Amino acid sequence: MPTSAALPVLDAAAACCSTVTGGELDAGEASRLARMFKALGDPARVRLLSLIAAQPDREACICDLTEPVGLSQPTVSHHMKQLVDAGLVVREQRGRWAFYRLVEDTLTALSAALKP
Amino acid sequence: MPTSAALPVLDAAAACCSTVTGGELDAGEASRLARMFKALGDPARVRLLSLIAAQPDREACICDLTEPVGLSQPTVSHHMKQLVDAGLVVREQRGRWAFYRLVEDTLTALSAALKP
DNA sequence: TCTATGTATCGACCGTTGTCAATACATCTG
DNA sequence: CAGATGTATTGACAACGGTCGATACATAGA
Repeated sequence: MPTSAALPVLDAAAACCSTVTGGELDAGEASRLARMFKALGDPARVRLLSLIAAQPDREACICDLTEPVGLSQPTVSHHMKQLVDAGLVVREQRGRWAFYRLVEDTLTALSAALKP
Repeated sequence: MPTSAALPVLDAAAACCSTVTGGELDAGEASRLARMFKALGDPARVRLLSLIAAQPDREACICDLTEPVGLSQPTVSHHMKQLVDAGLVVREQRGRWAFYRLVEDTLTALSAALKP
């Protein structure tokens, strides 16, 4: 039973229509976008996302990620939490393992927000 | 005489082909992408970009931006420097004014990097 | 129930970052 | 040249963020 995140602070729908280049954004829209971009603003997190995407079934547990990214387990866990909170990734507990998958809708929304 | 930036740390070409979801990124590619996303990771900077895009001729000077964004002139200048260094914006000195324009290639590259 | 294992949280350290006031720099105009 | 004006830099401060070791929590298995 996927518990998922306690509070998925952001969801894709919330930012589905805002674009950076489409005209003046109000403070709220700007904050929502910035919050997601901030989650992408760390090399370790970008790598983590790419590692998940590179897995055969496009999901990974912490144990798959710690070694390739070269960081301690607590640090990886911390980064994954950031990504979950930003809505870029979902967490699913399966047995002892926590599996993470990309949220394609969020990626699509962010991609669209940057289209000139 | 457009002096442009002293050192445009990043250019669009450098990140033109990396995608977050296309497979494992090495440390260098991840860092380049993260550096640009980090520049987008602040609400003030997202708003600044949208304000520039909203101007009639898609360019703005600091004086156009300070009031709508509600920050001091030095702070706005600081944020614009970040955006220039990230390659998201170019600076052109015209008389006493510094005009900023979006770099569409960088936006396009970032947008493409997020496409699922 | 006890143990092993995978993950999350805590506490601490320290470099980074956003912000402003003050000031320096650059450029136009008398 | 002198003053005005737009922008950048400096210095300071508080808040934030990435990192790790130690430890707590959760789940599976014996």
